[in-house]
Amino acid sequence: MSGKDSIRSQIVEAAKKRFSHFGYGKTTMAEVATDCSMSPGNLYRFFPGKLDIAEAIATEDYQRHLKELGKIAVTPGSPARDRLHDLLFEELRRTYHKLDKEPRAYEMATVIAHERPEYANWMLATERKILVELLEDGKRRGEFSFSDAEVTAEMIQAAVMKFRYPQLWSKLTLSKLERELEGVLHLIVDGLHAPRMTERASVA
Amino acid sequence: MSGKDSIRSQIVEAAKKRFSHFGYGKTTMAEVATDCSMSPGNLYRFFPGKLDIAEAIATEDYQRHLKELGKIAVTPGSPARDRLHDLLFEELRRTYHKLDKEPRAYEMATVIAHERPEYANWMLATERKILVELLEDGKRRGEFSFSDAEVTAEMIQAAVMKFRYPQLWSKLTLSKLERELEGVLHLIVDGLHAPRMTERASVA
DNA sequence: AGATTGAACGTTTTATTGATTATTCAGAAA
DNA sequence: TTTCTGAATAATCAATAAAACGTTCAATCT
Repeated sequence: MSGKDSIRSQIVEAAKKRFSHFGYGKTTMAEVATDCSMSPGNLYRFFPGKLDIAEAIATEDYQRHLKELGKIAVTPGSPARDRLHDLLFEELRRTYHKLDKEPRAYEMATVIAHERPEYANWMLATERKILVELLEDGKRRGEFSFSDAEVTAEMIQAAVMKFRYPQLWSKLTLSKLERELEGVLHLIVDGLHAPRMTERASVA
Repeated sequence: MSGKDSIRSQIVEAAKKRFSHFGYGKTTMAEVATDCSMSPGNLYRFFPGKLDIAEAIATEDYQRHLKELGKIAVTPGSPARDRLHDLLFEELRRTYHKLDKEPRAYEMATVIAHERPEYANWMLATERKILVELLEDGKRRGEFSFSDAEVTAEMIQAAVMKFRYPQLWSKLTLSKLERELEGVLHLIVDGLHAPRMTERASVA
């Protein structure tokens, strides 16, 4: 089956070049097929449709991102708070730069989000697993306190929604976004509540 | 000048009916003028353009909302936390119902947001003033602790962005959104940190 | 004078048409 | 048999022309 897989990735490579060069809409299945020295009809033995090729490209890229997030989440010796910080910043910066540097990425993100609403949910759920691990480790270390890690992770994701697709929501610069994320993170971790024990102790 | 003002509001009323009935795009200036028994050209003595009539309608509605928020923010005897809760829920519910019950409201919101990006910023800034008051009162009462109320208000607004135009971001039901907002509020107020003095004391 | 009109102007929307495109599938090639 | 092709199809897109629209302003009315 390695033959099939290699053809599949040949198609993905050809489509990636076309999509990032001319855009998703301006690329035809016939062109991708020609690049792979095959007929358009044959593409459908490897992908159900054009959109699925785009999804495969996005997913390939996303796997790299996930690996990075996973690495950050388990950095040994680092406080859970710092790891949460780095995780959220990695998320923000990756998306920002992706959309900033690759003008065609925006179109692809829009098309997939529009035609495959579940895809975004799948990404959220996947990242939530990493977040849950991180939260539970933080709890074990006595840094965090909450009752349900899954629910807490959902709430953190809701609170940082603005930083997930930064360019879709606002026209803020990266540094302004980073300042805001820093502030939201601070809120999330420390809360608005009156001073806590540790601080009180250090003041006294 | 009361004559001019009453004509102005006559125009707003006529446009409101048309916009909510047929939509902003399908309503012509000529129609609004006819409803007011005047010529199209005459509308421009009262409004710079069509979009400004839409803005006037939106602002009129928004003033009522602001008044409600202001009332909630200063409810006497109520803990600041509860008032913050009610404030954010009022915000969510108003927008949700507005877009849910008035199919044409979505179009108007979209058009204004697109052609007048500053308008959304103005609303945010206006509401932030109320939020700052509430936060500072909470600090005075010893409920909240933070260094800069303005910045903290900005951060809260960033964290609840998802609930500001609920239907634009997701297809969640109102009750699911409410549950999420409840969770985010809890995060914001209490944080992820280890148990605080008061809780520790009550446990001991 | 100031207030109002409505025809005129340039732009935007709509309708229509023709061309392109994604996808399918009967059959050819391997 | 399994793999692949490419013409056929139905859906989408692009181009165009016509109609409608927002806005302006010289002329008219009060």
